[in-house]
Amino acid sequence: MQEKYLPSEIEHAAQAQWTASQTYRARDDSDRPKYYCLSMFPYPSGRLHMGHVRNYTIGDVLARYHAMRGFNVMQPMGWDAFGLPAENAAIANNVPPAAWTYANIDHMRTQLQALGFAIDWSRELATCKPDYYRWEQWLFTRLFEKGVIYKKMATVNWDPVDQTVLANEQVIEGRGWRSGALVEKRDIPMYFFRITQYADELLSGLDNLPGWPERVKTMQANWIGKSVGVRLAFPYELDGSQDRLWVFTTRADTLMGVTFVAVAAEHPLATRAAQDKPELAAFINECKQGSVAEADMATMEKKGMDTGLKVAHPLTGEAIPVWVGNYVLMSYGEGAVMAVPAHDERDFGFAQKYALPIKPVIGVERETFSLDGWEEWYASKAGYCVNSGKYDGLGYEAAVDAIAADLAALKLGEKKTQFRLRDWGISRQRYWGCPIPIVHCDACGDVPVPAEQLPVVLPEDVVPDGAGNPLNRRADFVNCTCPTCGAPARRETDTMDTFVESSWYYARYACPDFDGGMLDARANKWLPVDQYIGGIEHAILHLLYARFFHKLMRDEGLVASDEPFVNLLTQGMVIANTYYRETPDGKKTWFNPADVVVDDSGARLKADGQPVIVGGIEKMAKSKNNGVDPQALIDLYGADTARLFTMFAAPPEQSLEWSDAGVEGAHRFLKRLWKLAYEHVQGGAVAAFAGGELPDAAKALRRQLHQTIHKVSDDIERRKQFNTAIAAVMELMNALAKLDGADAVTRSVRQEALEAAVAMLAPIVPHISEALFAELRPGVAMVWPTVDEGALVQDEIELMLQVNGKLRGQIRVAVAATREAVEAAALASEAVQKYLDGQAPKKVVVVPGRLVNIVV
RNA sequence: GCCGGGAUGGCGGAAUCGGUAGACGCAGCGGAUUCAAAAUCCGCCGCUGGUAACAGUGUGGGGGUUCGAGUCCCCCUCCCGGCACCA
Repeated sequence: MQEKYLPSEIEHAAQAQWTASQTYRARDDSDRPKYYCLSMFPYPSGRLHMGHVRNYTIGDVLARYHAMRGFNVMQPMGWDAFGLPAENAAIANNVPPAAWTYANIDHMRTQLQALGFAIDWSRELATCKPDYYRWEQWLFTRLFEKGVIYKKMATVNWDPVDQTVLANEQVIEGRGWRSGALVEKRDIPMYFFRITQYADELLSGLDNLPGWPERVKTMQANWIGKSVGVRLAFPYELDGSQDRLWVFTTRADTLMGVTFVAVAAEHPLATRAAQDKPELAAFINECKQGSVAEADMATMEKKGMDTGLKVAHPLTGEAIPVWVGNYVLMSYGEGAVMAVPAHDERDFGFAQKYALPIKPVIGVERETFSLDGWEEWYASKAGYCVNSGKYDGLGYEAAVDAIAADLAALKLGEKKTQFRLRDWGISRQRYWGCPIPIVHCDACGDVPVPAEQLPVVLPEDVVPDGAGNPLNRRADFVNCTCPTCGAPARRETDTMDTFVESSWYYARYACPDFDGGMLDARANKWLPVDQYIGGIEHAILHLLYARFFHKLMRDEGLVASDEPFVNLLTQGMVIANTYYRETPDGKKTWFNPADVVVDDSGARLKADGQPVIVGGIEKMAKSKNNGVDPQALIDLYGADTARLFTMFAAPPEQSLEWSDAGVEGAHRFLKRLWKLAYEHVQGGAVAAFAGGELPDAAKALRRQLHQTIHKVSDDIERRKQFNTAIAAVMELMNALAKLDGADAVTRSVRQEALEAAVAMLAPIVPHISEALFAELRPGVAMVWPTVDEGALVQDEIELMLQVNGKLRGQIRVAVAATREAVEAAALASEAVQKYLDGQAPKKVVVVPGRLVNIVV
């Protein structure tokens, strides 16, 4: 055995051996129980960052633990390879996104392999390869024919200078990231998945996911946002014809308090009114500036303008003015809202600003309405109707029922369940994505590409320039014939949202080589995924889309289960400071934390010593260049230290501000472990302790050993809290280092403890563990250690003594002592007597096995 | 703005079901070893007062429930994530 711990040597040897013997190949035909352990696949941005290391180490610990427990484990890996950063890199470096992406994949695969993850690389896939996306196109055509996918207009960010659609990320303070031009909203046709058809099932299905974190289920439920309300109409007459303005409200009980209605700038009524009113046309134009992001819409100043039009109140017939509001979203609900300033905060602010009437119609006992105190009760459903004619005195539910019934009788409304969730628009005016398999024919319309003509292959030699979708300029791609009539036709050049690819990759891993269809029978052998691991930032969008897609595939007969992921672990983000400099035209250049020094005088760039601006702590991301590269860590200390430190730094669900202070300690621990094993092995072979009498010190160590096995198993399997598992093994090793004695029986306990400790660390630090176990037990396979209940038995325990809840001492009592005996021993103790001062205690609380609290 | 989460020593964190606050590790300090340094080993280490024993105090801030609160309830501050075209 080597005296020194040489990580690079043992890690290379172990990895070479794993590759040679295909150790981590998942068997499709095994009769052992399956464990499908999946980590969210990475976007191939160039290099791994610490967030990846954290994610994939968590997955690897769980995969390796279950393998040691006898499961047939599948842990695959692939690449979420389409996306915007490749186009940005193309623009910056004049390389095709395909070449850039493939080079990144090669580099990152090497990095992942150097970390020693137990991945079945034979199942590797990349979403940008035609043999993957052809099946996505195939499903698209099926769903299009079924009507689950349809086409409608939708609003996007438009850069009028670059003549291109911008992602929300590319809109910075209302301006295009490259041109600096004011961004406008523009309506274009897009394809949509009818996810709202599945809203109820996506919501109720959350109840069948006990293995998901509550916070994720709450976020998804709120996102879907089921609300029961009333859809109702305000009749009006315009240009000689009768029409109705529809709105949706969850507060129909306040209908009598409506003092105006507000419509979106894009609403037909607004467009019509603007024809006669130039200042309104100008205002509508102003509303079209800015991004479509909801956060921007919600934080901007609320503005409006009177259209001059009036609609009739559906119950009273009173004339109600119609306003255009920049905060009303055309894409949500009816594109119009009724406004009740007395009982809605936003309406109240709007009414105050434009001096619109405020009419309170909800009363609360012992409260009279005043503008000062309105916040306390404006939204309360606990009040009753006032100033509401025949509805006076009714509570929330009774009022809604009565008003809905009256509206229904007038055919001006009905109760309706509405979802906040909107249909999923998937058209992207981008090159580097999966082509939408549609052909536009003048005679036949939008024709889905027949299965035998799939895939529609994306040309890989294109270099985008930031001005529109370059596919539009590729005649060889665009020009085609109509599959139905054979006439010359145009191919759709929009590509799909990359969330589509990431919504079904987990299923394709079961059968990545199948070329006869999207999935084969192996999918149902492996699905659902037993453990899914990924960042909390995916709590809503990705995880909701994947759940939706699973149901789509189920309804196509491709999978048998209802939900894709049984257990979900949402890893906290690895966050780091961001640093930037601003050019005179307001553009930001971001600097990596590794290139910046921070001291009392502020932050400066290492390269030129000049100051940089501190941009705040954010998740590691390519766009802000704050990802910390783990390679230096691996080069310096080895993969095991990087893995150990990442798992030791914080529990997995907690966000972690990156700092490598402390990594030395993780490395020191591995060196100490190696030294302990080395010194023991030098003493000659000895069998692990198998029974018999032990000296007290060895007995105490064995007790600690088996307590540790119990704790570590629980920490990994149930709690998924690896930092405390590692701490427990560290404590055990500290105790083992202090255990003296070279006699056979003590050495046998030491053998037992070392074997178990090395096995318990194996999921976390697999290379050193395999090397050490091979020295401790040559030729024997490492298995997870089992708890010897007999070793845990104790005769006496220590109880804490409290007086009035304050700690005042301890007593030792027999484990079997009765409550009365414990109470008597506590009262008799010196520590308690001192505080009792001769008086009788008011109360004595005994918590068995823990403490005695005496109240005086 | 809305939804979800978080805040504990100089630092990362522990305390699993309301019961010893600070496990484990980092940094720091003292010592051993060494010609010296690195490495290693031993010890100390929340704050205040005290030579000490010990006492008081302490889990972002304010209030409450309880024999007992880091943990439960109410209010507030700040930080992180998401907000539908970053992935």
